[in-house]
Amino acid sequence: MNEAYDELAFEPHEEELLSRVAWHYYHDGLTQSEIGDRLNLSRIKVSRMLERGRRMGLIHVHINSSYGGCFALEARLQEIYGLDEARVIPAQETGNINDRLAEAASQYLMGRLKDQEMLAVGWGATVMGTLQRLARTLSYRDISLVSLTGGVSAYIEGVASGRSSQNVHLIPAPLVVSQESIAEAIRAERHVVEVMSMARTANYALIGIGAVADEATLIASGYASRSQFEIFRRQGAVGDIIGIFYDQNGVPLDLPFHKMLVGLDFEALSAIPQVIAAAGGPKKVEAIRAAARGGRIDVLITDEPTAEAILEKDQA
Amino acid sequence: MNEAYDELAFEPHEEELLSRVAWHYYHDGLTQSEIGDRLNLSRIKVSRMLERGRRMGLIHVHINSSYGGCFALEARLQEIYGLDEARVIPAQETGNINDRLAEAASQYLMGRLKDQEMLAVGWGATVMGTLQRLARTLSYRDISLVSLTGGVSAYIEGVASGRSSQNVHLIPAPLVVSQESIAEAIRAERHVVEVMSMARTANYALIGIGAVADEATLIASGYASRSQFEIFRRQGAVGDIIGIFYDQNGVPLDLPFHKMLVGLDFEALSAIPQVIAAAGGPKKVEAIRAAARGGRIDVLITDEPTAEAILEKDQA
DNA sequence: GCGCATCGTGATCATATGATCGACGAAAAG
DNA sequence: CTTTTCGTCGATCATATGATCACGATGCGC
Repeated sequence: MNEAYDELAFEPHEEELLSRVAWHYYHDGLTQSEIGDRLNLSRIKVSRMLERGRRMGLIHVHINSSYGGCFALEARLQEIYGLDEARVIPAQETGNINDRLAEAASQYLMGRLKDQEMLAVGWGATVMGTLQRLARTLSYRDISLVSLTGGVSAYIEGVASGRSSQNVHLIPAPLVVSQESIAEAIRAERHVVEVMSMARTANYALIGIGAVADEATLIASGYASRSQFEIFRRQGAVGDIIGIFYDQNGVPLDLPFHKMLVGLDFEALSAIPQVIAAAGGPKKVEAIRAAARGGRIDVLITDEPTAEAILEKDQA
Repeated sequence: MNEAYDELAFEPHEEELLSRVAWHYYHDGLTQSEIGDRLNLSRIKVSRMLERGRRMGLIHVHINSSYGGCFALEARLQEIYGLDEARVIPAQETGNINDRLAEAASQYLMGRLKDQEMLAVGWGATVMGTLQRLARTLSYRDISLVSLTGGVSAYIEGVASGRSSQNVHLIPAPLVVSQESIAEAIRAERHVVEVMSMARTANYALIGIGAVADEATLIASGYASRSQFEIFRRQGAVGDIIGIFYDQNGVPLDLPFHKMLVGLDFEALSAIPQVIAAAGGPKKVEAIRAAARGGRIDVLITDEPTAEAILEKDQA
């Protein structure tokens, strides 16, 4: 009982003294020695009072920024899913969420990428936005780009424009073809084999996460149909990464669709040291959560409401 | 313009970084070096970011206590009125305000009084309460008590009971007598002269502040009448200290009543190194403010609403 | 009453922090 | 294009802080 009391409350006079010490320290900016002199306490006692005040919540530090609430979410995401790193950007009404995720992802990568490293990239709107923002940094730091799948030519070309394209390596094929046999043939092409084996040596992979929803970029760009998506969903698909659909535990499904893809598989992706996913939005909550649970990604960049929704599901 | 910008806002990315640094520092308890390692910043830069965040209000420290708001009032009281010290106790519905002031005053004095010093005491309910609480400390530390006026016997006796009374020196007379000639005669008494000159040597004086209101203790104890108070008020009196009434600037009035007092005058009171006043309540706002403005007191102990009211009047 | 455990205290020392300085680089002025 | 000025950066050093230790007081059980 005595311990509990000590942990939860102060004697009334002690609270006054503690508050006064904290006020001088944090508000007036006095040193602990100065406070001690003024209040007739030893410096060490002032130090201990401050520590006690902090531990007991009497002293509360508020970070007056929209980012404030995000860092707690990041810490929980990292802990629960064993991520190397999580980045959560604050909720905000204005502005396209993909743009803001792309901004965050590019800033993360700018801080990570060292000269002459290699970045493998997946597929999706957020990935494209990120690369656009990174363009200058990439050329300046002599970073190589390599694609993880087919179908990325269109936007990577734009990014690579204006600099020597010698260190941009694309899989010269669509993301999906119409028959398994064609996919096999393409994957056997010497140039394709070369790019894919180069992708396996990348230091980082930047990927998007797709939801199994009608708004998916895969459908919008004609690589898949709504009816296919409906079938995937019935088979337990909750999301896709580089065209590979997985269930709620992040385990890839056995779908005919996968056989028609031109790109790396999950095993090869996991072999890349750091897989960075940038994705957010209400439709993608389950897809992101499953990818994280399955250990498909090492770094997650998402937004605050999405992070909250993801964690809420794992509370129970 | 550039300066103004720097002072008021961050670049968006800088705010994120700054928030992150602050979060690690204050929330996670990491050292500046650890944060620097983690975010690829030099330690010194982390230090500067934190300082910047503090200066710009991004980092806000809240003291989660009812005392929180009081210290700002104390600082302003000290500054505006040139007090050595101000103590403001938090607003609270429960409990008698005089008791709480007496508690605060006794704690203040316990911290100040050194062994074998001498405390001169004035007149009033708060002073009495303070002395009761101090009784044990006084005898333990061999503190001498001396009265500033007559009329204190009743309650000082109680305080002094149980210990040798040799270092309690009272003016053996009422506070007020009925005629000027009698007052003069008493003041000329050898014993009275001795006690009064001893009072002048005290290290501290503890006094109350009276309002010019019908509830005043002076009226309740029969030393003055309501009609007298009405006259004092018409002459500009806003309060009294040890029976001496003063105007809104703290300047003593020239009243016949003062000639019938047995006790020290303002000049003698001011000569005491530290005059400590404990007083509070809505009726006393003007009395306290005038005393402070006139430099009648060195230390003020009051309550939060009273302090706010006093300062509000001096805002304009 | 006498150890024994526990807590609070201050002394001492290692570490964390922030002040100062000179150097560098970018932007503005010539 | 050169020069100047300003601001930023990190190195160095003085100071502030907190970890550890040993002591003395207090309370508890034997």
